[in-house]
Amino acid sequence: MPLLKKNKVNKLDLILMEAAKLFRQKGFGGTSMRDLAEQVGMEAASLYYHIGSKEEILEKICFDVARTYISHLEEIEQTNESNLEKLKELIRLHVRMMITNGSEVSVTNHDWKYLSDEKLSEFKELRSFYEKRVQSLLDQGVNEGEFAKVNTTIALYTLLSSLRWIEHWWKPQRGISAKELENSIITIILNGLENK
Amino acid sequence: MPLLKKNKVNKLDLILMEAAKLFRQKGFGGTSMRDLAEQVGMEAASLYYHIGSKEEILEKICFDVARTYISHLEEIEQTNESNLEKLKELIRLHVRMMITNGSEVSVTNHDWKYLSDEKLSEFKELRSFYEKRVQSLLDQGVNEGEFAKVNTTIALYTLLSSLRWIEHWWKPQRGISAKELENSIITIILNGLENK
DNA sequence: TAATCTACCTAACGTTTGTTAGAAAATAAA
DNA sequence: TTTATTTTCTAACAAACGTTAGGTAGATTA
Repeated sequence: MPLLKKNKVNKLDLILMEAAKLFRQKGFGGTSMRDLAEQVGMEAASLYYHIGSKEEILEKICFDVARTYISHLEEIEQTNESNLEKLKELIRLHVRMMITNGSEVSVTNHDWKYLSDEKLSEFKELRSFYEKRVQSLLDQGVNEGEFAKVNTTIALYTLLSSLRWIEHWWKPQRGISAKELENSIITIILNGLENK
Repeated sequence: MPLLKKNKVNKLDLILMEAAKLFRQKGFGGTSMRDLAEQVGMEAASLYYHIGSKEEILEKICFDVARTYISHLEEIEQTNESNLEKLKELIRLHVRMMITNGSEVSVTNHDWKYLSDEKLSEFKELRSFYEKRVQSLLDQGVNEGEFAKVNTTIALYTLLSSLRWIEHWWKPQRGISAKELENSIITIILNGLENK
């Protein structure tokens, strides 16, 4: 019984994994169930033993990623570190998410607009929840003098956006470790590009 | 004759404009020719009097945007300003492009993967051409001591990526001018978030 | 006025799409 | 070995897709 369930879960996970890879490559709209079936090694109709619909796959991917980000953010919030240290940890979180779950993150960032109306608004809520908490981290940092006096809305989106290229760029072959990447990015974001 | 031609061009422009809006909203794969036709105010088949195919619309949008970025970059390169000033001007370029051509830029950034193989590689070449020139701007700035000693590949993508949220966020109603936005972003990118 | 051209229409085409029904094969339980 | 269960298959569906063919109304030109 436990083995059975595990087996079932594994096939589903495989489907979700291959779907994420394909969606990232060709987009949700550009990927057919037959494409996905071929990648997984079964017929298109057989996929429906494991999943309910194509959109359900997208939902699972998007909400999994969203929830993972949020739960890690909450961990960071609950530490006793300074706001500066929390921000660094947040940057590390984003870098690592993109390195270890690149396809899923990429799909979440780009194909969420294909969610159905209901799920779409649910997703947007999660995202705005996340953004609000990050912004309040920035607000606190500014108020306590750790961060420069900036417009925290603009800083929020500049920050989050600045981390999103990694999903397209990072490959193991480039020979740059997560640690190096994190540190370089942290330096750039905290110190800026100008030489002073 | 001139009026005629102008009239024709205008309808084509309208189609491209409405297509960009729809693609941005629902994605290239999520937008049908019938959707577009309705938005433009004609039947789907009638669109083909003005355009050759759905993909041709996407091509026109993507390559127009790409070429606009490149030609403006070349203008910036040819000035006699410092590298720092050139970088600022580049940031202003990106902000303004997203404010004045938000839909087109958004589509170019997200739906280029729906281009056909041939056009896809052509597009990637343009993009990498652009990135190389921006990186060499950063390289020069670092060498001449204007910019901090950073990994310019990482800086390049962090920079370009950090500007991309504007396409999703900026609306006239928010009551923030292009100028304000440019200045805030320039400050954040050049000085960093940390208070020193 | 007749002829031409522009810009749209209706109708339909062949494909591809996501998905369902039901049979068959593989695996596990008795 | 028989029975039950899980997993995949083949076949097919209706709907939606991008696109083509051919016709038509209105404007422009001769």
